[in-house]
Amino acid sequence: MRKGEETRARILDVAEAAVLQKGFGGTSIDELIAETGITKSGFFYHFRDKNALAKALLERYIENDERIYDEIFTRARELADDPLQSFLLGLKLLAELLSDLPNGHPGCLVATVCYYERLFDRDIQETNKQAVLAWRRRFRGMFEEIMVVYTPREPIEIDQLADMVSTVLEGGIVLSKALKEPQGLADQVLVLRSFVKLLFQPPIVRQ
Amino acid sequence: MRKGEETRARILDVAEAAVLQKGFGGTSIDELIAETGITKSGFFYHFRDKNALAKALLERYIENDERIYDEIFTRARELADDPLQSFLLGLKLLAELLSDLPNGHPGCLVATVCYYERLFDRDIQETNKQAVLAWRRRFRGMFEEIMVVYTPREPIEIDQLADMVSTVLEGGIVLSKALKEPQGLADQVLVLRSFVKLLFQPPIVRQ
DNA sequence: CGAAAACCGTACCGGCGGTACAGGGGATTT
DNA sequence: AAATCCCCTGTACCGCCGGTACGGTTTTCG
Repeated sequence: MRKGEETRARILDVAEAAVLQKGFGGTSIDELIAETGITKSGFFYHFRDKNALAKALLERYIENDERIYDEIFTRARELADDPLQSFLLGLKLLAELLSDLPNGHPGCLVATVCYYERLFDRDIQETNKQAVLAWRRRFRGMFEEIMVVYTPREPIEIDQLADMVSTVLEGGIVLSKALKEPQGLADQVLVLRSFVKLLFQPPIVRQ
Repeated sequence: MRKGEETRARILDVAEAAVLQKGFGGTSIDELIAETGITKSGFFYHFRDKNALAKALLERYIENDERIYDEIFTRARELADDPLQSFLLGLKLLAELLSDLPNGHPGCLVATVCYYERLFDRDIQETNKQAVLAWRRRFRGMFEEIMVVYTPREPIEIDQLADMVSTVLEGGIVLSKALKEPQGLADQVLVLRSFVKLLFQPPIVRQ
């Protein structure tokens, strides 16, 4: 029981790295079993087919992703009472975390999956959709708290504002990967931070 | 001579749609030749291998992409004299164009390529990088013009601000694809528009 | 008309996803 | 101590796919 879980986790580790660099189609099972030191039969003992691997991979990724966000924004909540300050601090903590990744962000599996729609069954696509909706709910909740205290200086749909956080993260990953500038992602998060700050903070009255 | 170009273009059309839905690894040559009504020999007459197809695909995509941006922002420049108003109008035109796509944005090949790095040679990756840098230069130029007239209300790096446009587009594509909400992309562009408006427009009349 | 361009047909190779099935070792239960 | 279950290994095989090789044929254009 314990041993099986461990092997399974090792396969997922190897697969995740490979998939994020070459896509699902570009990742061969032979390659995965070679790197994990397992046989083909062993692989198919853990995963019925490549689709099952993809699903397990995605679910594990999402779980881990949620855990990280929980940690960061819980910590930010502890450090600041005001919901806006807390959110802005959370973005700063997130930017720091992203900035500290040695080789830059490895890539987001949610993005990978959405660029492979025809290859996977509805189940996986639905899991992917739910992940994005979970992000929306998370950030929507934060913006709702902010809006109790602050009034946005531009009319804005709260769901669209919440999605903006995910958008910047996904887009930032693409840009920093394409440019091979690992720092780019953190920078974009900080630009978003400036925008949110501007949106809610009352302007300095000039005279 | 004329006929060859036409067939080549047809292959690229079919390949682009397939690649954006299934990735390069998930797109088979057999499938492409079946849909274009060509033979395998015919295919390899036009493209040495799959890598050559990828390169041609990417280059054509980038070219077309640039053309669209040229059109939109040239038109915006004609309709508004002020650089800020012109840029904001451009984003609105862009959002309208994205909104009018019947099945939503089909996906960005630049993003696809950057999620497949290990599968392609340096040549393609460099082409991809240059495309993103071209976007940066384009939008940087616009923000420079804006900054001649307006002062940003938050300290911000101009390159990072320029990249924000690409970030929102790439991220918006990912989100709208994952959620299967075609409208999402245009919405995100409009949120960005609000942010840029806030960043440059003085809230209080200067005296 | 002739030559080059634009294909077609066929045969073949190795790699990959996936299946089938038989068996084995080690830990746990009875 | 025996039985059982989990976690694999080994082998053989299938069909699809990317790619090569190469000879032949049609189409196009000067």
